[in-house]
Amino acid sequence: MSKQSLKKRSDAEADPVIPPGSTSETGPASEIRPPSERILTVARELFCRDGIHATGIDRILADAHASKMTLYARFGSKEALVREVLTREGADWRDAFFAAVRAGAHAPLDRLRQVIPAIAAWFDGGRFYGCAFINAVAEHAKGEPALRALAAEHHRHILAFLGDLAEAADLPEPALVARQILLTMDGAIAALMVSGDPAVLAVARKNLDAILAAAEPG
Amino acid sequence: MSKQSLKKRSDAEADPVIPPGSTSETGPASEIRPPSERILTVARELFCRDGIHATGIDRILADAHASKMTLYARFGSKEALVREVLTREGADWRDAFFAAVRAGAHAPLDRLRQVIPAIAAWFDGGRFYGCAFINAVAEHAKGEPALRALAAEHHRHILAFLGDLAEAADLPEPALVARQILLTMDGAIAALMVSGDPAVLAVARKNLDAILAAAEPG
DNA sequence: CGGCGATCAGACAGACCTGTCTGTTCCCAA
DNA sequence: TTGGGAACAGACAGGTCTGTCTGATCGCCG
Repeated sequence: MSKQSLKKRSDAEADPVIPPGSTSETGPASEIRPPSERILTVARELFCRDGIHATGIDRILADAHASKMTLYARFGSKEALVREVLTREGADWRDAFFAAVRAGAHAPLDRLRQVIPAIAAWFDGGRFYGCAFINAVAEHAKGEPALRALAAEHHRHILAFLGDLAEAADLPEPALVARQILLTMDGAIAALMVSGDPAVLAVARKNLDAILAAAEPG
Repeated sequence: MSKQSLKKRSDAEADPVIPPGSTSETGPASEIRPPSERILTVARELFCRDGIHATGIDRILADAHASKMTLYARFGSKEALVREVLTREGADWRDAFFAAVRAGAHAPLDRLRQVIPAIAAWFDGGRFYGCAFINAVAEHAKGEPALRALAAEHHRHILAFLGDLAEAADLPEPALVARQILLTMDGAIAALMVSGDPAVLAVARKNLDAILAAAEPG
C-alpha cells in the first residue's frame, strides 16, 4: 500500500517539464530566463497537469532548478503562486484562443463558429488538461473565494469577446448568445476532460449551430 | 502562515455532517446504521463538498464516529473508499435526477425539457457542489483511469436515459440529441459550480430549446 | 456464563507538506 | 580588486497524511 504511493511519486518525478539549460522562447538564445519565470512556467504545467494539491513545492523547485528562498522571496506562499499561475494561464489561454478564432475566419458570425475548431486545436495540442479554473475550483470546492473570483474574471473576458462578435454579427441579444456559447464551451471542455473523446467536439458544434440558428432573426 | 492552515482546519472541523445518535432514514428509528454505512455517508458528503485530497481519513472517521480499523477492514484503502463513494453517489444522483425528470412531465419531449428544472432543484437543494465525477477527475488530472472509467459509466447511464426519451419523442438521431443535451447539462453544472449564479439555468434552457428546435423534423 | 467477533480508541511508523533559516557561491558593478 | 546582492543547496521545524498495530470494550449467541 505504501509502496503504491511510492511508485506514484517516482513516476511523477520521472517526467521533467523543463529540459536543462533551456532558454527563453521569446528572447535571444543567450538570454537565461530568471528563476521566478522558470518557477511560473513549471508550476503552471504541473498545477494544470497533476492538480494543485497533488503538486508539491519541492517538485516545482526541482523541475525549475530553483531554490526555496527564491520562491518565497518572490511569491510569498504557495497560495499566492497559485493565484499568479492562474492569472497568467488565463491571460495566455485567452490570447491563444482569441487568436485562433480570429485566424480561422473574418466575418463575425463565422468567427463565432470558429470557437469549436479553436478548442479542437487546443485539445490536439497535447497540453489539454481541461479548464484550469474549473479544475482549481473543483479542487478547493466551496472554499477559496479568491479562486472563484479569478475564474469569474476569466469568464467575463471571454464573454466580452464573444459578445462583441455577436454584436458585430448583428445578432439580437448578443450578451445572451455569448453566454449560450460559453456554456457550450464549458460543457465541451468538461466532457473532453472526462472522456478524452474528440467526438465531443462534433456534438458541441451541433449545439453551436442550433444556438446560432435560433438566434438569427427570421 | 501556519496559523492560517490551522484556522482552516478548525473551521472545517466545526462543521459536523452527521448529528450524534442519528439513525437510518429508511429503517425504523431503533435501527442503528452500521459503521461502514456511516463512513460512506460522511465520506460522500465531505469528498463532494471539500474535495477528495482535502478530506483526510481522520476527519471522516471523527464525523462518522467510527474507527480506523473498521474503515480499513471494510474498504482496504482510501482509494477504494473513493471508488465506492463515487459509485454510490452516481447511482443515487441518477435516481433522484431521473425521478425529478419523470415527475415533472409525462410526454417524452416535455420530459427532455424537464432536465433543466431537475438541475435547478438539485442546485436549490443546498447540497450542490458540482458533478462529483468531474470534480474527482479534475483533482486527479491525467492519472487515475479508474475514476475516469467510473465517470464514463455514469455518463453512459445518463445517455441511455436521455436517448430513450429522445427515441420515444420520435426525434431523429436520438443518440445524438442525448449527447447534445448531456453536453448542455455538463456546461450548466460546471458554470453553476464556478459562478453560483442560477441565471446560468436560463441560458441552459435556451440552449436546450435550440437543440430541440433544431432536432425536430421540419 | 463464557467466548467470540465486531468495533473502538489511540499510539505509532514512515512519508510528505509548507515555510524558515543558515551558510555558500557567483556575477557584476564600482 | 572588492563589495554586495541574487540565487543556490539543504537542514530543520511543525504539521498532516495514509496505513498498521495493540489492547480494551461491548453485544450477542451458544
